[in-house]
Amino acid sequence: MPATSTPSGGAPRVLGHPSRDAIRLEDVLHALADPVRLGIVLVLDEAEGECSCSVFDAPVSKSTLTHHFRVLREHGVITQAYRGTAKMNALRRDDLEDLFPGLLDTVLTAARRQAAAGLGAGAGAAATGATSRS
Amino acid sequence: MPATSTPSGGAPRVLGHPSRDAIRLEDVLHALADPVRLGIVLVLDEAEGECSCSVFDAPVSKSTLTHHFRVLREHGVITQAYRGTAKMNALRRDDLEDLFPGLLDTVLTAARRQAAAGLGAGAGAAATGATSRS
DNA sequence: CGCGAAGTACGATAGGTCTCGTACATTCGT
DNA sequence: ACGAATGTACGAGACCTATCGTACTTCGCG
Repeated sequence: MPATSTPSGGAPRVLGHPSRDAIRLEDVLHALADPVRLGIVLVLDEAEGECSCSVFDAPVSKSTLTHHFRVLREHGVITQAYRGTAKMNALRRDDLEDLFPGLLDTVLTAARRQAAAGLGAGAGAAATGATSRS
Repeated sequence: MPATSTPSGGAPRVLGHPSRDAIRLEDVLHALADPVRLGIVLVLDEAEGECSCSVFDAPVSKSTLTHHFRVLREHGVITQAYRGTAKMNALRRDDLEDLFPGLLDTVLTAARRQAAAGLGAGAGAAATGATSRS
C-alpha cells in the first residue's frame, strides 16, 4: 500500500492524538462518565488489542459512535489507526497507567461490578456494557 | 438542634441523599470530572471529616459553589448536614469504597499527582498540602 | 429584636454534549 | 471501473451544565 498519491482535497487521514503530557485527569474522567463510552472502553479492555469501530452493541447510530470514539481519542483514552476501510482502536494502557496508576483498572472493575449487580433481574448476557441511560 | 418546625415558606432544611444502591458509577465519574468539584473532593479527603462549605479556594461564586456541592451530594459522593449557619460536608468513603473499591483513592491520588506535576497554572483547586495519606 | 454571616433559590445566559439523518470520502473486492 | 463496506463531516435539535447576580431564608450573637 504505497501511498500512490495523497489525494489533493481528501479528508485528513491522519488522526491527532494528545501527547501523554497533555492528558488531563478531568478529561479522562469525563470521557469515562458516559455509558456508551464506558461500554466501548470495557470492550476494548477485554479485546486487549485492536478492535474495529463497529463491533459494539451500543444503541446509538453510527454517527454518534464516531463522535464517542473521537471524544475517547481526543481525551487520550484510546488510539486509533486506519487499516483499510476499518479503523483499529486500542486503549492507551501504558500512558494511562503511567499518568494515573491503577485508574483505568479500578474504573473498569467498578464498571463490571456495577453491570453485574444491575443485572440482578436474571439476564445473563451483557459483557458488552452499554448500560441503559438513567 | 430541635427541628423547631417546618417554616411555611422556607427552604427545606432536609437534604436528600441517594441511597447506596442508587449511586451510579457514571454519575460519580461525572461528578469528579469537573475541576472545581475535584478540588472540593480533594480538600474533603484531606479533611477526613467535616468541612464547611466556605473553606474552598475555588474561583467561582457562592452560588456556583452551592451548585457543585449539590451535584456532589446528589450523585452520592458526599453527605451534607446543617450545623447552625454552616453546613458540614463529608465524603461518603464507606459507600463509595463498598461500591467501587479503590476508586476514590485512585482518582484522588491521580488528581494530586497531576496537580503536583502541573503546578503553576493552577486550575483553581489549590488544595496543595499534605500529600501523605493515612 | 435587629444585624451580620452562611447558604439557597431563582432566573438568565452562554456554551457544551448527545443524538440523529443525510451526504460524502476512502478502501477493497470483483 | 463499479459497487459495497466502513467510517466521517456537517448541520440541526434537544437537553444539560456551568456560571453569574440578586433576593431571600435561616441561624447565632449582641
